[in-house]
Amino acid sequence: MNLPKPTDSELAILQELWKRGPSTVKVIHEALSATRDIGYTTALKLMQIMHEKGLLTREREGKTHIYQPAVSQEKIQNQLLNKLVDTAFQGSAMKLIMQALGNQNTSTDELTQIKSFIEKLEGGQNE
Amino acid sequence: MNLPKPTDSELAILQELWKRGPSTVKVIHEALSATRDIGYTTALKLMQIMHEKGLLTREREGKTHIYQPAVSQEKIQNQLLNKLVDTAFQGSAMKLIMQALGNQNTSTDELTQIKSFIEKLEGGQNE
DNA sequence: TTGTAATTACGAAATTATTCGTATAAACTT
DNA sequence: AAGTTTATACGAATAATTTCGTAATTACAA
Repeated sequence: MNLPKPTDSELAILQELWKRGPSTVKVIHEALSATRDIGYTTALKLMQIMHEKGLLTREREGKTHIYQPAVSQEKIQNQLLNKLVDTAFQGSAMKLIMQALGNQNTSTDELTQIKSFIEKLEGGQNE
Repeated sequence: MNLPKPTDSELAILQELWKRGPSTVKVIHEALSATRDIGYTTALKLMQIMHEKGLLTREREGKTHIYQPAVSQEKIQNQLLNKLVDTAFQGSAMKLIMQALGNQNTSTDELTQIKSFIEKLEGGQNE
């Protein structure tokens, strides 16, 4: 039972749900409308498909459905990261990290945070 | 004139070309066949489309074409990284990096390399 | 030059993703 | 209860991607 990979549109919906918590189609449709043109029934259909696929759970509340992600944000992020590492970075997470560090102009502050995170990781491995 | 985003199949072909240098359809088809079932004309068609899109250049050599990437691996990697940062990590490269560090079990050696890379970056910014 | 093998070009089928229109159902209002 | 509003369900159109079959072209060999 492996989690289905969300498409781009599906990921956008998951993002809204992770951010807002359990929501109706109406709310998600409004949120998506802020950034792109999308019909109500399109959003509805997408969410129905995601429910079928097991990406969302839902619960009836009167006449409407309340939807929720069935998978954690972290799991999906990892799934997408793994895929990118495999398909674009020859399976090397380090290459990806270096590239991200080099080109995403990370602030000095963030660099420091990352460094201390690495030190924590190193600590864990040495004991 | 922004570089077209390669599809998954197209990315697989670009990978082979980056790795092997200028190649014929025949060679790429054989390479792809190692990992998945794909017909010769499918590979050919994909490469023709990529040529139209401007992802590949080609040059006639007798009766065959020799194909080459028209874009650098780094540029495409960055394009894909940016997209992932935007769609899955709320635009935060740091989040992506932390997640990659945490879950891709990077070796102690690699962690050290990354740390010294960060120090180099910090050095550059402080002066 | 005729035949054969290798390659390309092209069109179209198959698949997957996205979109929306229309019909149906549920809840509320009068 | 009848009408109105809001939501869902469903089917089908459109678009994007992947696939491959067939025909045309090229080079080479007999």
